[in-house]
Amino acid sequence: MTRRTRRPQAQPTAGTAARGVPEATVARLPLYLRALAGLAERGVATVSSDELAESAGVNSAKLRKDLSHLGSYGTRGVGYEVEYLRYQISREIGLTQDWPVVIVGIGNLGHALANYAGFASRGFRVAALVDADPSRTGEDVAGLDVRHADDLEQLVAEHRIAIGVIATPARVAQDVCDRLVTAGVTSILNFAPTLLQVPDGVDLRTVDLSIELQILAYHEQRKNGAALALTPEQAVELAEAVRG
Amino acid sequence: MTRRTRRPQAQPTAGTAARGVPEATVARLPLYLRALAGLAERGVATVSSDELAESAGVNSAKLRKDLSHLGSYGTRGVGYEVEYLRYQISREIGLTQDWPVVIVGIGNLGHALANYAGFASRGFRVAALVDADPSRTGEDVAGLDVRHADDLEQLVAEHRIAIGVIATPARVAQDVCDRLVTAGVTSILNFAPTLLQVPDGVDLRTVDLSIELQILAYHEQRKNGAALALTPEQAVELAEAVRG
DNA sequence: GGGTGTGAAGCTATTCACAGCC
DNA sequence: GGCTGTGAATAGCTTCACACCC
Repeated sequence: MTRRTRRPQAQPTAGTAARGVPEATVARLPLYLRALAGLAERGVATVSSDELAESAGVNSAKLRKDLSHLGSYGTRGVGYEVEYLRYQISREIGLTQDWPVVIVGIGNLGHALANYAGFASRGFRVAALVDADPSRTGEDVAGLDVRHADDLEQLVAEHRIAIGVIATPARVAQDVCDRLVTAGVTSILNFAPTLLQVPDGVDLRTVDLSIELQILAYHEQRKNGAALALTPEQAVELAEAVRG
Repeated sequence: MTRRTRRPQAQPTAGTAARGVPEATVARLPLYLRALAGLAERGVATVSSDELAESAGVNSAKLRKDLSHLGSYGTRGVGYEVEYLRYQISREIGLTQDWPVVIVGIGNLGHALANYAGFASRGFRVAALVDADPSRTGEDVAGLDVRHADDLEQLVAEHRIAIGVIATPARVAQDVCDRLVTAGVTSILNFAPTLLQVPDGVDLRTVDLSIELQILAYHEQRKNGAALALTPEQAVELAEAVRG
């Protein structure tokens, strides 16, 4: 989904360990962070890879391999220090810095995103809200003035915004995307159910809510479909197996 | 993220071609469907794998391989008939049937989901809305009465709901999840940023909005970080490469 | 000629299993 | 003794390239 930024054969970046954390690992780091936050809250000071993996919902081999890409932050025979590992992962992801974000499109979803506590708690700061509907501008949402879409470029520059969130109808999403890119935004999270084109150097992730449901429906259908295609005896057997 | 349902060595399901479409393929079928819908709307009757792949944002080899898992729906030397392929994929995913859905938690996000047009247009019917806050029950959202959480089991049974959507705070998500499962729901789409436990036979997908942002932040940081670690000359070179 | 369907090759990710260190 | 970190083995996914059919 992410249009991978093409790069010249990456300068062997000096300094800390191997650059080049696998994409699959990057996608799981936030999971580990969430698990570590939970452990920290419960006052746990040290975890083994088994325990942490369980809290994160992955197996421990995968966890250890993932962490090994970041460096050697554990102690053999002991495990990982919760706060230390938490900091290291945060730093790796970049959450130790401030990320001002603009949300474009303040409909129901934009509202939800603007109020989403999970953003603020992870270094993401909703710095600006923008909507094309003049009747919406000036409205107070999550403690911010909704600004008119015309101000987009100015807001991006003013707040040094690098990340834009598109929560508009699909129809205008490409337009908004182009304007964000032109304004200097280099990472875009898109919730409009449409394919967006971005130039190299701009990262794009699209979350299509209906796609997630469709994937569930596929598996759901197979559960039922399988059952219907079976003899009653087989159906009972399957039901028992499924029930575990 | 999906807890894979463990099954007895799957009865070699009689009838149509090989069961067992790879998970990666399943996740892309909705993309093809979306692309085909766009083409159909523009009156296109036939597409080649090259054209369809472009509309869906994948390469054509992948598209052809994906489609080959469903059957042989194209014509050599010609391409695919848009409406026919669209129907076949819809059927494969299960969108030709009705999927009543319950949404639990009618905050900002629940509101957004209840009103999301992308659901209805794909066979998903929001059949019930549920919230634990008594002051919310009775409220009209998207043409439905919000019902109290106490009615959850009854609503699931009444509407034969197989898919539940959790849009509650993380704190209560496991509770809601357990109740959905007990009530008979076998597919769950979770928007609460927490790890949920479900028994075998229940499919779970979790969408964590902040995780998507974190992944973007990681890459964003590397763009800047790399630039900062370089000499000015290298930075210029990198900037040019990035710009393409 | 043109474009699908598909074996084979290549690549990425996951899992295994154990050496090495505490 | 216990648990991390990691090579080696395996599994899964993507891409190539072309036989085959329209």
